[in-house]
Amino acid sequence: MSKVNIICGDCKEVLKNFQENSIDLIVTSPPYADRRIKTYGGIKPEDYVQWFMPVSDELLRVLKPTGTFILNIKEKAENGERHIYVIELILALRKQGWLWTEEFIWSKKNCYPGKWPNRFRDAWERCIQFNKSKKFHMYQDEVMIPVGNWAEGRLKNLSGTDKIRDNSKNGSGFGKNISNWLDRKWVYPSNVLNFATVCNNKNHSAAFPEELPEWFIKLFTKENDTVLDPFVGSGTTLFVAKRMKRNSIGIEIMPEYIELIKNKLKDKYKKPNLFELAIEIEDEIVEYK
Amino acid sequence: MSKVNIICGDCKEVLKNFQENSIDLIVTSPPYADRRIKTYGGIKPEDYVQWFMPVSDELLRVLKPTGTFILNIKEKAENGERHIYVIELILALRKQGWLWTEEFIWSKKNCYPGKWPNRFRDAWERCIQFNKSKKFHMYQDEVMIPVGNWAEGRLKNLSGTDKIRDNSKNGSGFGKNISNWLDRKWVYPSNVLNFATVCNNKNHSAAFPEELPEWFIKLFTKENDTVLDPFVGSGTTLFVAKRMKRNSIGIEIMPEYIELIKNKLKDKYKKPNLFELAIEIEDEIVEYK
DNA sequence: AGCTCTTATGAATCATTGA
DNA sequence: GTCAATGATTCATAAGAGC
Repeated sequence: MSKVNIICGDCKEVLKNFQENSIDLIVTSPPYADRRIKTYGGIKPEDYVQWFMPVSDELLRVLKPTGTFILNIKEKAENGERHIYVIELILALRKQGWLWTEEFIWSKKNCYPGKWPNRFRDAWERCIQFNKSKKFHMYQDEVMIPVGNWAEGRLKNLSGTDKIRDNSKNGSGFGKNISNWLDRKWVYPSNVLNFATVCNNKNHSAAFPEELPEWFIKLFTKENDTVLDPFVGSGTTLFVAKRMKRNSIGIEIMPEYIELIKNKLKDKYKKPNLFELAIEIEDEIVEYK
Repeated sequence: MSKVNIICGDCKEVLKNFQENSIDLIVTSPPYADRRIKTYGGIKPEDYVQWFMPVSDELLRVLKPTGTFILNIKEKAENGERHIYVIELILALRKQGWLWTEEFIWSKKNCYPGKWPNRFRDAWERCIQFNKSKKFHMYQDEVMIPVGNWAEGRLKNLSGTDKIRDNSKNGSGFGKNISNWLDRKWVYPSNVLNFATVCNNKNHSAAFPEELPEWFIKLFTKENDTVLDPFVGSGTTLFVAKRMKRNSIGIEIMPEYIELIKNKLKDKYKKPNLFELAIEIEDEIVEYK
């Protein structure tokens, strides 16, 4: 049975007690600069990289060499300009030893239109992929999508050039063999993710939709692997991981959030007519100075 | 009558002859690092920022204080990692005096195919907005979209397999608040642009589709304003600007492209039964050492 | 003309095989 | 050894062919 571990504390301290090379996937949405001021005291944009480095240093230590770190973040706009702390963070993480493998775009589909005098509604966030080594696990078949409608018409009749590898005439090096596509039902997705935003903010600040951690958990882990969210907030990553039979660890500095997560887990996994839980929840409070 | 000015030469030299504060919009897609090797010699990723700085220095000079600079670019992936020259370029441009106002995402419906052990297809490019001052012209009403398109744009094409392909909530999340928008005819777009790439089954492919410069020309200029593309390539920016009654200047180092553009313009604006053109084309070749 | 059907095309990246 | 060539993957769009 997969285990859920909830730890109350500051992740850069809590993580020091973790074993190195023990985590398969880190997926998190850290407090953005100047956001969630109440919960993290509001990190100033210019201090953001400095604030994050001790955390990512521990993350680098606890991640398995085959593991992946997904950072969901977006720079704010202030006084007419986009802040640069996110791109500075990418550079700093590389210097720290991380490989910058890819940047996925989370395109938010159902936000309401809106605008300011100098900009439109911000409808996308970065999901930046970092790795410890070039040989990381990626289970691409798990996130395949149905092939597009084009295949139906295109594959009805194959011409001569469709049956062999036909190289592009202009020397771009692009070639294809259309006959490879007969009976193909599933294709791989791209690096743009279309998920709706979660609109019902009840007791917690910014959260990502379940699809977001779900997609990355599918792609980068298998059952009984361990997923870590060092800024777990309202616990989305934990609920998704549990449903997908992955072990999970969530760290959160605010005790109220911890209580919220525990209550939600208990609600969800309570056995009927019993006081026991159909789930194993570890939880601890780590003291730190 | 709007004027089209085509100049053959290296833009960092050509631009020196331009008056300062004379351009309303710069929209361009410079050669990406290691791409277009045949035409531009392929700038090495590690030299890219250095190569670009003298150009952007001139661009900063010729742009009006109320003007905007849109840079369409995407970093390549190599040996498992994304290159950092684009984000280093953003930092360098800021140091040069540019304001980094916004980053639009061009999400490509029909991106280049590809799937590798460590990554999926790259389906997006950056359109980075820089300004000279915080008081730039932005005609937001010009790019409004019908509310139908907005609602349907996010919900249409989602029948059948597309529902799964999109992972869309498909209508949920539109709850009660959608009624606020129903009686409005037009709404503002977001900072995610969905355009298909251009492909001809002939030669001469354009770097970006017409929709891309069209959208930014609408948003940042009015009739008789002047649009500049310092890497004009096959001329897309010029044709769009002409159609939209904006003056335009295109600079291109390759004489073949210049000829191509001139021929296309002549074809398009030839008066029937006359040798005259219904268009004023200036063109010059700027010699430089 | 105008419609439908067919086919070529693309700012790509990585592993493998061959020279 | 290194360096070059090859194969795999995708789908919207436009040109061309056919009627």
